[in-house]
Amino acid sequence: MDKNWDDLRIFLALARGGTLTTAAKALGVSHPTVSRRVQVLEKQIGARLFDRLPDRFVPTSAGEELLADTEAMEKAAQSIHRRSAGLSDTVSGTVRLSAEEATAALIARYSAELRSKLQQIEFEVVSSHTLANLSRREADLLIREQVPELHGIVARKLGRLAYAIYAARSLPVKKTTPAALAALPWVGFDDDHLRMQGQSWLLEFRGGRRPEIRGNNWLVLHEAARTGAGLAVLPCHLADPDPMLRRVGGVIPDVFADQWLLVHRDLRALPRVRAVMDAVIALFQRERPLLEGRS
Amino acid sequence: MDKNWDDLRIFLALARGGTLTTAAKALGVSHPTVSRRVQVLEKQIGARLFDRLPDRFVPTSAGEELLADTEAMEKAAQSIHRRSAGLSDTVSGTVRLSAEEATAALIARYSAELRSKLQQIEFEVVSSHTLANLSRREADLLIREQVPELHGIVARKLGRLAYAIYAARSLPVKKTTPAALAALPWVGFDDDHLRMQGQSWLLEFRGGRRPEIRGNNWLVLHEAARTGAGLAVLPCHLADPDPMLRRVGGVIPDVFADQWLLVHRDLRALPRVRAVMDAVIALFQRERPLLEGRS
DNA sequence: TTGTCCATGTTCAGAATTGTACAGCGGGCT
DNA sequence: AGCCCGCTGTACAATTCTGAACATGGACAA
Repeated sequence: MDKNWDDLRIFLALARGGTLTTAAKALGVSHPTVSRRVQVLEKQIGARLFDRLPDRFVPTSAGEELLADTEAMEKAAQSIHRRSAGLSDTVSGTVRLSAEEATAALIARYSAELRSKLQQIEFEVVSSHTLANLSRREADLLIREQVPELHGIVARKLGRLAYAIYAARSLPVKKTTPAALAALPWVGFDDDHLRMQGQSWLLEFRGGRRPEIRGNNWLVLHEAARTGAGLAVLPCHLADPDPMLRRVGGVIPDVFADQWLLVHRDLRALPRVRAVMDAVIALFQRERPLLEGRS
Repeated sequence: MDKNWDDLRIFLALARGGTLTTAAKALGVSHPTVSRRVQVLEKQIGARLFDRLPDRFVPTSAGEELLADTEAMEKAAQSIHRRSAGLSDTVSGTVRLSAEEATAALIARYSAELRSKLQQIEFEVVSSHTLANLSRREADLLIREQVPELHGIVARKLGRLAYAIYAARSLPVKKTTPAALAALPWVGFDDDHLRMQGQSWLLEFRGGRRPEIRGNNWLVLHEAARTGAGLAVLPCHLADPDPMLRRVGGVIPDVFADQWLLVHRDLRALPRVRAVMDAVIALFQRERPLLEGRS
């Protein structure tokens, strides 16, 4: 077959994963892409390769016939991959990832695990709010809440962070009516950071009263909240794993933060940058329940 | 390597062909595409795969290392191709190709050869000037001189036909000055077909005098010219192979006809249509000297 | 029964890729 | 020496592909 070999890679992933979504995750593409690519392949081959059952895709007998050869292609491709690692010294090196503190903390929490996968790659995780360092190559990758309209930047959506109210287990909260909660002491951002998630919500919730303990980053807020200084709106991924905190009520629907992975177009093809991107994307996919407050 | 397998197919073609142009022809893509795809692969792998000598591309030792595995991928892909032929009944069937008479004659001349390559595919070559039959599915493929701006039609340039003055070997042409030639009898299109190639050139060449023998298609003109009825402007691919004709002077620079292969977007993916397209494209590439009057 | 979660299908805007056309260079032939 | 042909590189317009977003449906748990 002298047509596109890459559609066979998609075919194999769907045969193994059984669903468009699972295949898409394994391939690092979107589920509509998997669907379209398989449809194109079926049209080119002139045979249906999958039966669509209610809950999964199953290879037809035609599809089964092609699996062995496609797996042979995969073996050869993997051999090329391993040989490539030996050919190049760009698979090692340093990748700098910049994220806002709470997200940086999340990444840092999994850094040992990421390193076990990324082997020769060292990466630095730094806290930063600005974009300047992507253009000036002070960071290779950024995680941000909006996509800047800058030339040469490409964005990939990682997911959405959820927020909820948390209290220290040591802080007695007898009544959880809004009025009762509003009357308690709170931890929050200072006036220079009112745009941070949950702060405008909190001001409205408390009828305009500012938090009694104020800081300028999530880690400060987290520390204050967990030691009983007051209630706080915190990102779920930060607070739910903390045994000293407990959630008060559910996820706040109006408070969330999208997370976008930003990279300069030219860097994306570098193997070490690509590897870190893939690892970060996989991490956000796997930890999606935690990020969305559903763990 | 879980990246695009298809870049390896391009890599292999260039390793074998040695030039971007040769690889492009083998792959059915353009030479800038081959260049870009190899550059992307080199960037992803992080190693140079080819040395660029003055007259050819030669694999580096890194490139050599990847060749065996890439050939293994190709073997598996070819096995898939063969199995696909067995799976599908759409590789056989009929493909209708419509072209203007002279081009239809060209295709017909090679039809036995084309059939030997296309095996289970039967194709019909019909003479037609119109587009209606592509939209009404009266033809699957068209060869035309312009690309219509119609929804859903995609075009691929086949090449350019050259034209020259021809005389029958039996027709004495003692002097070849423009004046002497203009004074001789000529074969040409009738007044309804003055837009055909070479006709407005001929009118100007003869100071407005119409051809003495007039017809409404190339085959009529060809037949009249070859039997000595008069001089004619004919497409080189039609006249050069005819032993009864000889060229008078060179290719006429101002007289040419681009040939575009037109197909409906949806049909292009069908294996039998794709196969005929590829065969026609290859035919025009191989016969380019004949078409351009350089054989 | 209702709500939540996961999956697929569809649409559209944006990004990526491709082919055409052209320029320039080198080699070979006349 | 000049011309022609083949090749590569580049620019730009057109085409193709992709992902985000949203709607819908089904399954499962409370």
